[in-house]
Amino acid sequence: MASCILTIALDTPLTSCFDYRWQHGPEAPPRVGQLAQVPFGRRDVVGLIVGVGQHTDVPADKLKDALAVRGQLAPLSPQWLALVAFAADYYQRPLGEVALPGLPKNLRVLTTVALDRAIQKLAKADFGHDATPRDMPELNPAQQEAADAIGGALGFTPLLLYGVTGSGKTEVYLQACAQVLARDAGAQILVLVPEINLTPQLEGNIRARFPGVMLATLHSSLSEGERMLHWLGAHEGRARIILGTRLAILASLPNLKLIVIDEEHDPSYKQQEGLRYSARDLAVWRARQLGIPIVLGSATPSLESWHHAGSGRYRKLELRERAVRDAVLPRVKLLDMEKDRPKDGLTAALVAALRQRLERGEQSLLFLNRRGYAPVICCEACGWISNCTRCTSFMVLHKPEHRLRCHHCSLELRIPRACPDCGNVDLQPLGRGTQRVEEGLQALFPEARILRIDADSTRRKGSAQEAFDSVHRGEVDILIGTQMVAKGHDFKKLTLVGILNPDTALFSQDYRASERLFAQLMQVAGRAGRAARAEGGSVSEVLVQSRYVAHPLYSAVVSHDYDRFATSLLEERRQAALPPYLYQALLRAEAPELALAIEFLENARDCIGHEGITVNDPIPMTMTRVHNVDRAQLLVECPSRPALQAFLKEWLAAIRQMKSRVKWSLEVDPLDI
DNA sequence: ATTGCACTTTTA
DNA sequence: AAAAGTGCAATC
Repeated sequence: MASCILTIALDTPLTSCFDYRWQHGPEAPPRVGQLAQVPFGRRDVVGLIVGVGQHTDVPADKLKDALAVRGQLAPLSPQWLALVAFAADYYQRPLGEVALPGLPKNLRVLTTVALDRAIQKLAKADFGHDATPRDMPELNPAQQEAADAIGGALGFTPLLLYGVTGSGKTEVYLQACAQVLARDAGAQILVLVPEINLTPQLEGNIRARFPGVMLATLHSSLSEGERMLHWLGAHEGRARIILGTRLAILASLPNLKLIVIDEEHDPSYKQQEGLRYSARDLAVWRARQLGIPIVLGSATPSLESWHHAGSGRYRKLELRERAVRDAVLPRVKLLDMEKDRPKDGLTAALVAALRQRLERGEQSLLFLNRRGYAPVICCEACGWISNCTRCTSFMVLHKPEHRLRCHHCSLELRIPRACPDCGNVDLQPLGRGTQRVEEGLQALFPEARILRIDADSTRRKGSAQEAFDSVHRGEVDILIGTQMVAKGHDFKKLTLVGILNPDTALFSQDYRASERLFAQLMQVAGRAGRAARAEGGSVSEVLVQSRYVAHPLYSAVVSHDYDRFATSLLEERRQAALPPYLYQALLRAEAPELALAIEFLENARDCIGHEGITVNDPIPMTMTRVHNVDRAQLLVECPSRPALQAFLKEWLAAIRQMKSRVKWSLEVDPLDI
């Protein structure tokens, strides 16, 4: 009997790994990267073997035997282990807390039936061997140049594919994929999209183009069985194209040769809870580690990527024209709400444009990023307003449901008949959400077929798809929606986009708000005029209602000039010493009382010295209270990423030493401050 | 995180 | 006096 010591990473908040003894016969000892079942405390758990050796500092009376090794599964590669080790280190989390949640749940349970079943199923699956791609459309010269640049790139090559919506970025990805797959019989390609449900066409496109190739999807709405199967397909190298959301960046991809990130600026690449990683940043790291090309595609690149393209770190590929022949960029016009006072939220000019589309039998889309009927109701007699009792926010009026609803803690109340403070029965809705606009439109155009799409109208599973389908079938004249309608869908008969109330983002405290607003406006505007202009049909129009028509952001939107806008934003960021010229981390604390959270952050601030690092004062979060918990945060800044990293490591060790009972978390590279 | 253990406070 | 709540230490 031989024995060895296994060092195992477990999914716990503890920073260290744990050693176990493994007794074995003549067969080889387990290998790093395999999964092992071990006793931990009074339960059994599955962990990741990160070391195999002969020695341990753990006293013999504490050392336990590992129970089993998952021998059916090929070990995770050193490259994958390096990826999770990097992510754990960079985001200041224990290795096990990064590595294990990155694996399918069925690999982390004590039974192996699901794993064995998936292995069998995959062995039987046949994807054919006809890897000849089908129906590759002719590319325009700019597309061809981009596809060749990606397909022909050698070594680590980050490429920023900058092209307006409708310029045919997807076709460039597909043909670059075809080149890579043709060159390397075993190559794997990872394609990341912001939300898989918004791009159902992409999956279909890929399947149709590459009929002999196994495509695996990885996203949060897969069942555990599917997730296991698809993950395993990727891990065994059989899946050649892996299409997924941010969580797919942690997939095991032993033969990865190309990464594509579509809509790279999209905030959903940032995980907003647990391990708050940026899938885009990890993807770039992964590409560098493997020495492969990575494509970041967007019509409105993030300023981080724009900055890198400007400095030459990323190569910029530009698509200037819409790919569909005769499709032209929509004409963007500003409607001055100071001059043309809106009635029911709609200016006379917008109403006229809607009427014109109705007469021509064309579709219109109204975009308002605020669901519900009215964001707040108030009593005109005493000034009472519908505050949430658990949050620093308003209860939103939802008229069809006859409810007041808090969008932050989901508290629901019946609409009060009278003011709870003074008894006045005249409670007024203030402001306007999608429901109220829908109501106003119905009154204005009683004959029109109007459809509202927002989180409330699509609560049933599948109902969003149904709604979009009916728009595609031409059963809707006017579509009103929140950001749900902004992404992904090509509406072929749509010739008018109205944007109702974008101004709030202009003067936001959050310096990223304008960057996001621009991206969002371009994205919604891109819904119009995606098909070729019909004979005699109208040029698509985008009408933006604003009270600040002179704002430079809007001039840039009108001239479709992201170049100049992004470059000037970047210059502002440089002068104000903001990201990407500065690196940030955010320490958050939550407690039943604000003072406790602040006190914790003050102690944290003072618990070690911080030369060369800006450690700001703790401040309550903008939305201080959510679900009866008060939240505060402390911003740490440094122009040097390594210096910030080194500081954070020491700092977190000191904070853990404080043993405070306050709940806290650290976010590296926060998006929302 | 999760669990056990010692110790306090609540409660029937 | 059992049950429920609280603080603290340990997990190979």
